[in-house]
Amino acid sequence: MTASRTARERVRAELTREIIEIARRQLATEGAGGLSLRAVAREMGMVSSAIYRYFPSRDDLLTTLIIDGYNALGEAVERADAATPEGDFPGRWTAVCHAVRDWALAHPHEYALLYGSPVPGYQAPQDTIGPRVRDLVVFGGILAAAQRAGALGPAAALPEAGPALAGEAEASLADLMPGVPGDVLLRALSAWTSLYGWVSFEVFGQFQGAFQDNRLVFDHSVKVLGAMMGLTRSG
Amino acid sequence: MTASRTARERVRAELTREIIEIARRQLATEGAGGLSLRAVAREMGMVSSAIYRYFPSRDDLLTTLIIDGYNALGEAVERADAATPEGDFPGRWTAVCHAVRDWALAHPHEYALLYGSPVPGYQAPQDTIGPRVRDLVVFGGILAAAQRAGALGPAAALPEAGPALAGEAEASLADLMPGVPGDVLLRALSAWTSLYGWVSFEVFGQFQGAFQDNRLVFDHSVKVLGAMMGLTRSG
DNA sequence: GCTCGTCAAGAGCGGTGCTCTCGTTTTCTG
DNA sequence: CAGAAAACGAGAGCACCGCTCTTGACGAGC
Repeated sequence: MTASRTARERVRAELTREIIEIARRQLATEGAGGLSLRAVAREMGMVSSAIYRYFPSRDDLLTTLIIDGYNALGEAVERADAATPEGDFPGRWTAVCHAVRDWALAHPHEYALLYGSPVPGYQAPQDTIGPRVRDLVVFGGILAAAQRAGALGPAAALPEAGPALAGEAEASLADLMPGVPGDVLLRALSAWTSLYGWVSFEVFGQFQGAFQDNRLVFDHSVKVLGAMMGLTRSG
Repeated sequence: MTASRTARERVRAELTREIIEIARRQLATEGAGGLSLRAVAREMGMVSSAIYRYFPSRDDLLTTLIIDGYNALGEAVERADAATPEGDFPGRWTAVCHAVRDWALAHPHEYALLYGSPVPGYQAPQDTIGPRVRDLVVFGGILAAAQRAGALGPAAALPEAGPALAGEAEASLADLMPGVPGDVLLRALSAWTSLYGWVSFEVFGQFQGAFQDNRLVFDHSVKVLGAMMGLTRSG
């Protein structure tokens, strides 16, 4: 890539890359909190203090891993979206969702680093806000394109679950919500995950003042989800 | 409460309570990973090794905090539900959602302990599965009651956002999704949080084999959300 | 009154992030 | 090409961590 002016710079870039690689591997086995510069140094046959020539602190290494993570997730999402026909907006949305899930399941610890509990004492620097929204940008692009194409209308009739799926939902949740048909159970599941997804975003700082009054927006979302489930009053 | 047979047992119960209290306070300032038995001991004027007479390991103290957390959240949800008229099912759902959000915002570190990244190396024992589903039990009760009362129909027309709310949504997300009306943006936000809520549940082990084929259920949820947003194909 | 279990204290083990110094090696400059 | 300057690895050291083991004091029950 770079013409690597001096030999020193070349070996420096190589070692930096190796540190990141080992750190990511260690992240996968020990978790975000268990990331240890000493262990990285040990695995490289270095002495611990030498690592600090490459990353001034553990947090800087963490920042690099976070940025790499957001970029990897973003790329996966972008690839999934690009592989779907442009006018198939429901398909593009579905593809994006599966891309997120597949990536997260393949890299659970990196996902935890991005969307789990914030690392105590760690403050994400400004460099992360670009890569952080790559998935959102894709999502926004789909919606905006659908709007331009006139393919974004009022809420459509929600698709019904097949009998197999409805049966599995009933089998899993029958003791918790007896008598509720599987179709409703599946919509309820979406509402439930939306609730905790919102709360996690807000508590873990993913919103960062996106709205003036989070509570108001949340309240409306909740009511939308209630209607989606089909809840009505009874006399 | 207990007749506290011996003085020794009484002081032991008191000290145990004090340890938990200090640990919870420490959780709020240092985060879940920064929970330190030594620091707890220091704050109590004890020597570190003495703590192990009360909690055999750091993980046991953590388990206690987790169970207490689930119970606190569960109680808050139960209270919110009980305070709403029985037949007002949309209101009960809304109350539950706000209870979850309010509790989480008031106790962010405890929420992180429950729904954030799993603590590395920590395996939750069986004792946690009871308190863990208290909120879900409430939610299930609402749905089941609505079903019995005949108040659980097909998805209702989604409520429209007022102009103020729609305007705020447009202001916040206009650069990301230009041209999309605020009403759709708000529904899209629910879909987005539902996606990440699902993935977080699955990655962080909250599902624990609830379904035979997570991917199938997920795929259906995603399509429901797509329809809720109003996405359709364009020629 | 004596035994036995409970307890706090202390030392110690191996681990962590991070700092500082020291001698070497590489690069840049005169 | 020689010398100054920068970069580097190694090592010692600081304060902290979870956890274990031993020791000596204390109180409850026989």
